[in-house]
Amino acid sequence: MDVVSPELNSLLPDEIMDTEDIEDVPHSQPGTTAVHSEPSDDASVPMETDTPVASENVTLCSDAVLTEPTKAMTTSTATDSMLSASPRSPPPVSNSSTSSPLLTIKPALATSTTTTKTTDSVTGTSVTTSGLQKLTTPFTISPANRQIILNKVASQASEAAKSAGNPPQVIKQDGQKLLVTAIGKSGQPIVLQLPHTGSKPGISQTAGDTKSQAPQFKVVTIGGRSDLKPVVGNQVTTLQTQQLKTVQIAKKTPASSAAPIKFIITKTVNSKGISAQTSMPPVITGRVLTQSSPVMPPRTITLSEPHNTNLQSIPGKKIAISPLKTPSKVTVVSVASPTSGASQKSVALPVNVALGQQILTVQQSTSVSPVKVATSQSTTQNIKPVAVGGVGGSQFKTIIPLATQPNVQQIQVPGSRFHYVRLVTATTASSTGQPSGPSTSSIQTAKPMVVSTAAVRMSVPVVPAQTMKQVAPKPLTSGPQVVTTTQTQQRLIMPATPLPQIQPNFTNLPPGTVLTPAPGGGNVGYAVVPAQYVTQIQQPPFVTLASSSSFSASTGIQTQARLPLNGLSAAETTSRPRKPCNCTKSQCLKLYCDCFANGEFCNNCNCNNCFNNLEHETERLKAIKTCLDRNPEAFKPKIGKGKEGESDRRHSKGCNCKRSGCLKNYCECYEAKIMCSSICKCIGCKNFEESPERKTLMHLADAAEVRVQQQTAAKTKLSSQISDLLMRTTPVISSGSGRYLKHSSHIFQHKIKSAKSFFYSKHMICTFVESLALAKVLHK
DNA sequence: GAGTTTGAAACT
DNA sequence: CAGTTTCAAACTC
Repeated sequence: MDVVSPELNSLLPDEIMDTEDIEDVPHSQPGTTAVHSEPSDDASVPMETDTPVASENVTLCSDAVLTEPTKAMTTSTATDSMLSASPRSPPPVSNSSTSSPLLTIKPALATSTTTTKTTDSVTGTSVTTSGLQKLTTPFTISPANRQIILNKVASQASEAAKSAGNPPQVIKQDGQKLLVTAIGKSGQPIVLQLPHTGSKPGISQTAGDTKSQAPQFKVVTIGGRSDLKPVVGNQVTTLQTQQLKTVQIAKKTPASSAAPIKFIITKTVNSKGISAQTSMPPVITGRVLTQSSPVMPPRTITLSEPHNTNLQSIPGKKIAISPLKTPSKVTVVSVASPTSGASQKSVALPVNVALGQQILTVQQSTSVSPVKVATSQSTTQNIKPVAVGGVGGSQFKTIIPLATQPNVQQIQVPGSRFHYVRLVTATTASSTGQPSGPSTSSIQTAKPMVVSTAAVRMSVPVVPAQTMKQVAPKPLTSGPQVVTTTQTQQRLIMPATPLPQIQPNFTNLPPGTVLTPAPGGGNVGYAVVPAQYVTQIQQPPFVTLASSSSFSASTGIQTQARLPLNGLSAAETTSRPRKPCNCTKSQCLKLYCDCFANGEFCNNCNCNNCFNNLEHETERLKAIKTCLDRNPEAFKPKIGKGKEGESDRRHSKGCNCKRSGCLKNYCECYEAKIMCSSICKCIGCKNFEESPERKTLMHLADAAEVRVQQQTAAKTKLSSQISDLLMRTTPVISSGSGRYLKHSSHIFQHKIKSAKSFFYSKHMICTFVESLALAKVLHK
């Protein structure tokens, strides 16, 4: 049984919630995310664009459907008509709502036939639930904090909230958080704390809706929890159970135009309490982007949670957290590990999560049903939750796969200003996922979770391609979206109880920290892996991270991290692979080791007694913790990124050089090609803008670089020309019978040889042409 | 490639 | 926090 430690779970909200850093994300490193690399120049790209968001629509395809139309929306009480809604049928859509957030949870459970829609007459909040549990008391709307509690025993949550002085029964007009607590077991409440769109319908999310009204989706917890903690202010307490699924979606809008929105979904599943096994393919993607547009279109977040009774439980789950350039927060996604025996229900819950600066992408494959996850952002007025698997699929146009990952695709909806990302989890060979277009079969087999965030500057699948690869299930067929597997490659990221002594402080984990199961540990051990590690792991396509303990460094999965380090862009780091370390005594578990310090596994290094690999996960985990204890910023880039560009890059701590004059690579500032700043404690620093020494050095360096480039180009040209010349002359020489020809060929070859050596003398490049001419003459 | 220099990291 | 030691990279020969 995989149990998420309470401590960890409790830590999540705080870490995830921080939206302070989100605004800077778009500026920090656009290239790091797949979103940025979108081929289209369409300015309508949701994540990065200024698409105005007037309202937000959140659709969760799960056991329940929650719809919170704007206040302007037509309010209606629970209707029976909704009860018959098919799980695959489009969730209640409120197109009229343009200014208020709409939260829709679409029932994804095939077996679920009960749908209940409830509308808050006061706030216009409509909640429709359709769940396998057939919620007789689908939910409770708490006006006080805008919580929608979906549960038979919603009162529990209410009481819990009340106990904390935050009565859930009252919808708080100012509520900015969304707390969804899924039913992990009977008695477990689902609480949705809906973001408040403002007292005035139609103007929410507009420019006028600024910080004060910024709705923030904090936590959505689905799963068993008896001790639901109330949501206080922006703080949402994550629930903990024996199995936890946590999906966090952070959305933040610029203060100028829209209130920051954070959306965090935490799903806790108690395998014991519920008969159906729930496996979650956590897909964490996206980074919160700042929205500059004054007008905000409706934000739609659709979370589809596939349920299939026929599905087999997936033993392994792996969650990869994709770090962003300057990720400062660590998001932990916990995935319940279904027991191998019971597999009544497999829940594929790919969720795109935008966390402050980190993106978690987890995708889980099911053995039987393909899971399509599309992250889309609806356009504006039409809050059509993009149904996965063809509900809205007909509109989808596959633009480009997020990466080489065949299971991840970017989807562009014609006319839509948003980009969609579809994540398809593994399916059996018989199941063929349709990349686009309405596919009823896909819906039947898989219940997609779609997270649509229009106007919410949420960079959707920000997960790097490598990440996606790793997370993606291993495709067994050539079909891009056809994946055959009986196991999920995703592993539990959070150790239940093991390694409590080294339970890391998740607030200080390295950027993009990922918890991965320790090799050989099965479900017992989990490793805290910095994002870079994850990236490395994810490098090889189709790496199987099944529940088996085969996940080891020996698989050759370690590759050079492509994450931005020390202020360098991903492209820079990619183009310039990290140098192999030569550690001998540190075991590569101290910051002496650049690999370790950069959050990378040692790969192709010259180190001795290296522990910086998955085979020594425990030691490495301890080392990470030690480093973090010593310096919480240990794994953060030392070179902060300037707001205006590289010119503002500077060392976070400053150097302490004494002898190098800060003009040698001993100096970290100089090495990073930045000037020393006031925070440096260097002595005799010459690494400042006006320094003549520095300028001279730079000029020399530039000149040397130019020379090297020229020589390289010349060598290349020479080689090709020589080869070409030999190709042309050899037949003649070989065929020649006269002494003169033979002699000439000998001379010729000698001349060629001389020419080559002559050329390689660095100052005689131009003479090569002469040599060639001479060679031709000799040949004649 | 061996030895030296250097400064960050680690330690006290 | 300061001083010292350790360490590995940078540098020199």
